[in-house]
Amino acid sequence: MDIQTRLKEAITSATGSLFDQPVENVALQPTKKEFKGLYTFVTFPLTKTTRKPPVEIGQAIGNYLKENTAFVSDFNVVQGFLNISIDDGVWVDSLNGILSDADFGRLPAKGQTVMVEFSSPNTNKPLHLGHLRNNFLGDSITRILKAGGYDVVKTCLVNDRGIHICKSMLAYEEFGNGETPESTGMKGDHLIGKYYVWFDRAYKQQIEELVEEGMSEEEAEKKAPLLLKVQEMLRKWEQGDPDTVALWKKLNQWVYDGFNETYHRIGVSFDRTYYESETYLLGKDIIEEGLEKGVFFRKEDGSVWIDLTDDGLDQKLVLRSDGTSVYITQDLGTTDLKFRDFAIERSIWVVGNEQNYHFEVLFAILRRLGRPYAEGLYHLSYGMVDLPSGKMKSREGTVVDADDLMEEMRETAEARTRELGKIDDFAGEEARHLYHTLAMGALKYFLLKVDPKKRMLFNPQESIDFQGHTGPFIQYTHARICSVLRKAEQMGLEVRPSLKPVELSEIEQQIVFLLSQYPQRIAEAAADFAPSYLAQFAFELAKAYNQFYGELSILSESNPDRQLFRVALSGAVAETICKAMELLGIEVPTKM
RNA sequence: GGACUCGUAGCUCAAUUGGAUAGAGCAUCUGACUACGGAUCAGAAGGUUUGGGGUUCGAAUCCCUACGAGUCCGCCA
Repeated sequence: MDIQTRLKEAITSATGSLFDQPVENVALQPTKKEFKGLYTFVTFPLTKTTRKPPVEIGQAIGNYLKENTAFVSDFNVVQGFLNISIDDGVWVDSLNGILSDADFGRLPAKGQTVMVEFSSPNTNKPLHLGHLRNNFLGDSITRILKAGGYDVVKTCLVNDRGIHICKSMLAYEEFGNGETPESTGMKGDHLIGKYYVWFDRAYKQQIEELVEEGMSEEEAEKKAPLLLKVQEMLRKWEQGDPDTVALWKKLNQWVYDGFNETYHRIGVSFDRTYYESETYLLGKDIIEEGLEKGVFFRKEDGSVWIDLTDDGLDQKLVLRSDGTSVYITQDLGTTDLKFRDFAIERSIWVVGNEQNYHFEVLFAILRRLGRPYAEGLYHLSYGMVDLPSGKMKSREGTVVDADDLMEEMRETAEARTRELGKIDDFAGEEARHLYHTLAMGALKYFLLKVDPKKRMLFNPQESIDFQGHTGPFIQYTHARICSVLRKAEQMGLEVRPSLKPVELSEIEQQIVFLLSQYPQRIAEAAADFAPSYLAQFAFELAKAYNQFYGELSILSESNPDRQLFRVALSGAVAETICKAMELLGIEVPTKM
């Protein structure tokens, strides 16, 4: 049993025997730096029931703990705060325990399977910075859930059809001149993105012309020849016209080839990919079901609605008057499909917060339809990524392209590394891999360290910073520890879980304390779907280690037991940094 | 018009979910011994947590209000 649990139980029995009112769910917090101790118990809440002043309660519990347990070495009370110090021997034992558990941090299996849908791109343009936040979050949360004891199914729903896809197709037909990714040397997704932009530009120009001829803007938007053409193309696609379908397949394949390259680069993969072209007709049977159950109602024009005003929402259309489905109809069908395809208990969508309302409605409908899985649905809603210049707008060309950005990061990593000249012995391939590792570490960490729910600012200058609260800082700490461990090995010092009790300095206690918190952090991150907790944890750990490294000698420590402890502590920190960063999808080098 | 989210050091973010004198990084300034990796460390400075009111032992956190920023409310996806 870990220290924290033992301490909580001891406090429960202390309050039980002292005040006859055992506190069941003891809440402990880490002691603030300026006070002595590592765990703090707040006694204010007990003043009412015990009718004693907070300081007296703290003193009483402190004394009880010191006398009745073997692991509380000291305590102090400041106002209503009982600060507890733990015996050094317990910390050494704790480190022994951590070292002997190869799976340290991995929580017991929950026997529950969770599906996570993320990435879900449109096949009409390349990925941008916003997609990267989505992909990194989705990828990281699946890793965290796995570490948290869940089985996970990663899925991606590709938006591969619809009017917006036809826009690039039409532009390609009109202006493409038979270009291909090979003939232009462009990545397929970028090539198609170019045509999407072309369409938009030409369409706007047509509107302008029509307006000049005296048409209202609203009408011009609907009557522009290009729009009529693209609508015609969508009709043909839906009717299965062979030429249209062939063009669609060819262009989409180019995009997929481009996406796969990017996915490979960012280290993201899926267990199952759904294509909207295969799922967009789903959900209509659910409309029938809902009408029969009285959950939906039909209006005079034939359209079908649901009234969600009781849930604080609006009336919502679920089927058009012409009998075709809308976005939410598809999602109803697709959600059913997911639960048919996989034996899952929960399903999570990683989707931006502009769709909060959509998901509220979706979940409310499924609850009313009585779906047994309805309580297990969750929208992992994340905030938008802003630029110093303001919002990213694809229409206005102010988006940051994912591939361009990664290339810049790679160049920065290479330049910085060469400047420092620490890896001159690396072979070409090895060096290239390191640049990639550092670039992705910087980028992923930058996007994951912020609470997913909050909108964030992407400052290009800060993102290529490799110092301070950054991925490369943590990677550096790991590489530095590895260097120490290599030397330790040469000296015949091994990291082994058979450490003898030694007196510890504060920073050493602090580090073991942090390490011992790791499993709990994973549990919290999994519960809140928050990779940022682990990003924060890895940083705290790296920072503490660097402080330790600066204050104390490791290899030149004269006391052999202490020397061995410090080597082992270093080993455990390196291992835990590596694991925590892995949960963010970030690799850590052994040399950099 | 209606619903929701957010506002913390010059900048970017934390704050264990209501706990102590609100913490980190960047930027600025000062310092680090022939020592295990200086992409590091130690220190200084920086705050009326947007303003105002309330709830209580205790509020950045909960409630009300004003101001400011954003998102959604399509027979679009």
